[in-house]
Amino acid sequence: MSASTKLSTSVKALSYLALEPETVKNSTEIAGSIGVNASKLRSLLSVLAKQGIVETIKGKDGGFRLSRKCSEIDLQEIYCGIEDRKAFHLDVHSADSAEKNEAKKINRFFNALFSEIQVDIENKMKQITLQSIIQKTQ
Amino acid sequence: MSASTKLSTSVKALSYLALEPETVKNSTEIAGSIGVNASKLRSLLSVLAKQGIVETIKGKDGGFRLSRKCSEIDLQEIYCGIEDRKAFHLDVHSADSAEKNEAKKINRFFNALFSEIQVDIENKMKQITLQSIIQKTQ
DNA sequence: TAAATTGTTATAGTAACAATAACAAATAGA
DNA sequence: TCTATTTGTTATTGTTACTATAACAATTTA
Repeated sequence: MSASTKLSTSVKALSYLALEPETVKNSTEIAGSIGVNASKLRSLLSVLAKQGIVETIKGKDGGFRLSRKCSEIDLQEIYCGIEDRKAFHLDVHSADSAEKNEAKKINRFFNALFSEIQVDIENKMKQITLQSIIQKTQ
Repeated sequence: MSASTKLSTSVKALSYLALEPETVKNSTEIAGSIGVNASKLRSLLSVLAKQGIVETIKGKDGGFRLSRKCSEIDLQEIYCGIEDRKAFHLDVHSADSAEKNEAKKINRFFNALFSEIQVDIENKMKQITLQSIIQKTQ
């Protein structure tokens, strides 16, 4: 699952939970409502649980629910939780010891540039709350 | 080869050509100097040739050379040439007709957001010339 | 104790990627 | 004209990554 698909799937799941914030929904129901595999969705939601975005209830009648108001959940923390790699993959040619010094400097240049882009993207995502997405898409 | 690796490899090759802008260098020499496969490099440079960034000379004593001054070559055109996909892959969950209307709206939201990010990235790259990279890394 | 649910691992099939080789087309120069 | 060389593109082969799902231990409620 690509970074962007994970992100949109997560937002769909969280939006579904936001419909009835008090009610616990299990992975089968949520997955059915957004058309993804329940097992895959559980692994996404388990990460969001560690981030403190959703609450997990195990066992009979268990499931998930939002642990915060949707105005207090932003895209950046969702994105950073579910995606270990960064948006703009920083895999410039690996620091091959045979590489010339100038090539290494170019690698460093791109690592710095990509980090800068990454920060820009995360700042942009930080401005976007789950609530604002729901308002725009309801 | 990932987008970012293609980009840094291209810049390394162009920087190498910029050392002696008048001299034609063949793919074996360029590839050797930056530690990549000559065949792979040729396919990168052939795209840059179509973009009008390098000039190609086929046959005996052929090779490549810059077709413009390095102050007139920017990262955005290199990036857009070599990479058909965009930096922030826009593969939100494919428009499954079974998807609920709300899910589709969320897909549209993310497509718009990712396009916006893409424009930001390209604007940033447009500011960066090959010359400025060479100055910083020499 | 039984039923249900998460969280994680395993599995198997498919697709993508990497690195290289191969070769037709083109060209320069003898 | 012939030969050597070089690009541009396709093919190949092995490997890695991904996808979608199943399975099941651990946990929890009643």
